Amino acid sequence: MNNEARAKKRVTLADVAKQAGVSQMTASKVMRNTGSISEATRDRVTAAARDLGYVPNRLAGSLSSQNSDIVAVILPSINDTIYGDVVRGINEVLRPHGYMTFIGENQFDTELEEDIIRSVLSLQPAAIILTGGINRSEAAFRMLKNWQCPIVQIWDDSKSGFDGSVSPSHEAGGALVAQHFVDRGFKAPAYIGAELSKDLCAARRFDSFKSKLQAFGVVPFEVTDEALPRRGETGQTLVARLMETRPETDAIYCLNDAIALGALSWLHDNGYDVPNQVAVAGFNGTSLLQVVRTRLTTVDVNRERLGQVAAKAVVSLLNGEDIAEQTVLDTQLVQGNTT
Amino acid sequence: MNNEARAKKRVTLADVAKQAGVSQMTASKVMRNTGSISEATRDRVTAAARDLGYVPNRLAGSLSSQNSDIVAVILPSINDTIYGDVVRGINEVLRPHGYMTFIGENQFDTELEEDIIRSVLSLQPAAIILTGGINRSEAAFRMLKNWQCPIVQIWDDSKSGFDGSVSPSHEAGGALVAQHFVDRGFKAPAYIGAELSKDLCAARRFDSFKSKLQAFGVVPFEVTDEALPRRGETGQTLVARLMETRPETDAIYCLNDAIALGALSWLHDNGYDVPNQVAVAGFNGTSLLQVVRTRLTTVDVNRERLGQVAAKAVVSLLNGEDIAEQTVLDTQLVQGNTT
DNA sequence: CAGGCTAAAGTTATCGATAACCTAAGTGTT
DNA sequence: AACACTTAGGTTATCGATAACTTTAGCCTG
Repeated sequence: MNNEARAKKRVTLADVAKQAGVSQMTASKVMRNTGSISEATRDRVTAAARDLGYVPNRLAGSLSSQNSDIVAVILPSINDTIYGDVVRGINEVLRPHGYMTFIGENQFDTELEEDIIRSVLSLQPAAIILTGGINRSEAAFRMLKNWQCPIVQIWDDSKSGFDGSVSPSHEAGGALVAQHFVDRGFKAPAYIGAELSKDLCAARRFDSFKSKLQAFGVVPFEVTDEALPRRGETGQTLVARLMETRPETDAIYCLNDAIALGALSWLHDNGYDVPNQVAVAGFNGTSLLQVVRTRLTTVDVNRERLGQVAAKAVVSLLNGEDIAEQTVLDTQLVQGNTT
Repeated sequence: MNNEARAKKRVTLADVAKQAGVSQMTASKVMRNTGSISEATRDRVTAAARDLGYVPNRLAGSLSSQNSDIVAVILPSINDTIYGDVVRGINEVLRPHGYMTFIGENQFDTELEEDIIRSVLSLQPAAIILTGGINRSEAAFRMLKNWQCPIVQIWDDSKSGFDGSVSPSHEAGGALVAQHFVDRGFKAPAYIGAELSKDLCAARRFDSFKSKLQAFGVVPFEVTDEALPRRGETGQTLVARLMETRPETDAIYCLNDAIALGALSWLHDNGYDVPNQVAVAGFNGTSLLQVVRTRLTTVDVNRERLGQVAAKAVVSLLNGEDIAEQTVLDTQLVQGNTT
């Protein structure tokens, strides 16, 4: 073997062992801090590992030991700020326990999710945290159910069928806004949303909003569009349609905060007085909203805590402890200056 | 082996092969679409795989074939909206090529980054995309340099020492704002920022801003704080300090858009007229800003494109093609209604 | 000082898949 | 009919680490 070939080869445990003058197994024990090893040997091995720049090959390690420290997290989109907070919460809890998080995005797409799940399972994760409220394929569900690892579903508060579930109550979310609209005496409320057939949790909030209003004898007007993305610009489009079709609208509940912001900007640009002429409410409590001078009325979900609770559930399950099958986190209406 | 034990065991390629009545190698070839396989055999194997719910074990596969389809992406924080866009861009390009992205967060922390890098390398990724502009430890740098896989650095436009680099020009970013301030005739410009010792790119923008102004004989006032986080709330705190210390300030350049938004909200709450009394500019072109009624003047970076370009570079490298050592993406000043 | 015990190491088989090579049967060519 | 070639499939060794077990030497105890 010439120098060039040797240079290309990665340093393995065998190299470390040879350099330290011990068996591979001893080196392995030193790296993992198990077994009984004399201090002198331990030092020789760690020194050798450092000298050679040894980085363990976890593929081999996990394959052999049949356990992994990867926790897979499957989200609709990392781009959505709400999940950023969730992931932060998850990491805060998981990292100190030595787990790494692997994130997959499903873009609310059924087929893509099945694909992602297959990819993620193929990495043999220790546990899985997955976002619900998506149309999951039967095949994907079965694959997960048959997989022998802890699975916790988040965000979705309907019964999950997995080991645990951590979420806000979407029903409460919708109802809170309905109640608020009634309390403030709005007569012609409306709802705007997009892709409701994909985002089942948003659909649940909407349903709850509707039925709560109906209990007060009010039927909200609705403008939804399955083809538009769940982004701020869509809020502008939808609210434009809404106000054109039904100018007397005096309160608008929006699918989420991003859409609410879009709606607000359109209303402002078109000379509407918010909240005196039209009120606006959203869902999520996105952090940016706390510093922008328009303080959107919204239903606040503590997303970081949601991540923490889910991660703690995972850790408990991995330690063989029992967990609550379902945890529903508090949600509360935060009144800003838009209603 | 009783039923219970069998139920716990995961389905392996050997099981699929047995069920299909072929050798393991043949089954493997079918799963990977290589080798020459008769249609009949192919069908039997795929049917068996489907029936048994076979999910390949990629740890074993990668270990054996010595290649992986994981591309590791190391970011300061997923929570920061700017990286969400970058990741989206990366995924858009990488997924069609069959690569999965693995995201690690370093929180701008030197030691944590070293840890994360070690963890990530231990998964034997096919390639690495890492964010620069952080104080990287010598050990981490060496580990990466010695690793035999394509590495592309993003966000940081200083020379990286890796295979490629894709970034905006931070120097241009700072200079653009300085020029803009001069053009608009501001006499008492200031800068606010936090954690500049950690975020080296922000520091570079600031330096460039300063020296460009100095070329016009203006010395900006500065309020920075190493202890505060790079968030919106910090913008409020810093601008409060700034206006108290130097009330005649007529233009403020902020470390990023989040801090700029915080500054804006404080200024508004405290009765300042933006932009007539004080102007505000940021850096990034965060998407939310496009729909909020305050349109922040900012330097726009196409983050999704940045991700795409970096991912394309990775794909090229993985295909053995050469790439440009450094790609500097266009940045431009987008004037909103705050300056 | 034999038997039992512990500490510190080493041996062997294995995880699940694949690279590299090999075999056997069928095809075509001259 | 003999040879080269292709097609479909199988055999064997290996990736890097670890579980489970074994060995060896030193030590204590009665």
